[in-house]
Amino acid sequence: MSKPDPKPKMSRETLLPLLAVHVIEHGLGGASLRPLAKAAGTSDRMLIYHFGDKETLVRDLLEYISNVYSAALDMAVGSDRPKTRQECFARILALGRGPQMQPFMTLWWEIVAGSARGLPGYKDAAEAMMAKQLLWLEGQMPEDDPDPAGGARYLMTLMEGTLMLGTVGHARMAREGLLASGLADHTRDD
Amino acid sequence: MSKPDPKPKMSRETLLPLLAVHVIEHGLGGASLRPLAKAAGTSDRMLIYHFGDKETLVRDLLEYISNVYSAALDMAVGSDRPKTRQECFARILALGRGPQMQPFMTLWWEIVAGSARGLPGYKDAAEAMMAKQLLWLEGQMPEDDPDPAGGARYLMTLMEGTLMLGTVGHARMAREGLLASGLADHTRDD
DNA sequence: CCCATTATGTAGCGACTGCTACACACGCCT
DNA sequence: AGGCGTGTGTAGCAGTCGCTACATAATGGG
Repeated sequence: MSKPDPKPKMSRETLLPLLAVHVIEHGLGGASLRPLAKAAGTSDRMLIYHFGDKETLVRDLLEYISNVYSAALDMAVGSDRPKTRQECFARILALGRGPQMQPFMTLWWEIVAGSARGLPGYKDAAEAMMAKQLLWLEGQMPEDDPDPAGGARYLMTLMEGTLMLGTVGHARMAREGLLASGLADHTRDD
Repeated sequence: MSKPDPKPKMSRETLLPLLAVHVIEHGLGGASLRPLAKAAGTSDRMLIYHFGDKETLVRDLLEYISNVYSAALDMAVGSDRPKTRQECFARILALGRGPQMQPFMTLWWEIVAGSARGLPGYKDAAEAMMAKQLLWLEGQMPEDDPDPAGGARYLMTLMEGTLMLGTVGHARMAREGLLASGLADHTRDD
């Protein structure tokens, strides 16, 4: 007989990744203790035991997810730098629209909404993720760009607007706006 | 003795505005029937009676709010057209950042999040509101603009990105990006 | 006037919420 | 060996969720 699970003694650290995959799939707002616990192979009882209460669980989870996001960005640095801002913009846009990124984007808008509502922990996570992404984008700007810092901020703003319009079903509108901006977007996905 | 409330016989139409103010204040995600009913001066029992179930209530409510938003935009058309894209952009940005607009923006991000999650009714409302706002912005573009349609889409994208960065605490980053874009933003509020 | 439709109040259902009380099994230190 | 802190399971609490059954008022048409 196989004995695959000899109770491997869980902790905050071993729990967080399991909780994160459930949250990325099913969202954060409607997440309640018992489904979360089942996804992590425990009970609601133990989640409260490890985290104290749900609020700190959510806070820790958001912080963890934010760190995972940072690590994922570090993985995604291309060895070659893009030649133009257009190319740079196309890359980050493709990154945010990749199919494997979709569940995370869904969670991202929930984080933005929670941040706007002032829910505890949300704004910190959102700030950290945006800061990290800005840093990453600065490193991805063309080498000969006259203003890499300002340019990165400009591209970030434009990208977030583009992604948002995409999620509410106005990808076409965003694409036509980018055409008018000079940062043409030669992809099509709406 | 005063008899202020002689039971004025409610209906979907009289209920919706009352529900809307509660939702704009307290959000849509955590809204449950009993608080909603109390805000509208009824009981959960009657909300179900009038709307059938909660899902259609939310759907109708979102549609109503979207219409209110359209009407508010119609009210906000200035008699004079801006001279430049910069001026135009500054106007719509000021509109979205006005203090009386804040509760609505908070709700807006919830709608975006629900739209991304595929919640019933959310995407329709978001699409309608964005379409309306685009139409409104097209009418506000400078008369001599070489490409009013494309320019409006571009400004929309940029504005939504700017507003989002603002709500997650990166208004400074958005402002510096706008400076680099040429569409300078001479306000300061972060 | 009577009756049928419409509108409303009361009470409650079963499911779920975050959280806790209690018991109990471990491994470690003296 | 004996205690003792750490981890875990079971059971349950009070509260909320969306929704419904049942009874009752109001109202208007024949």
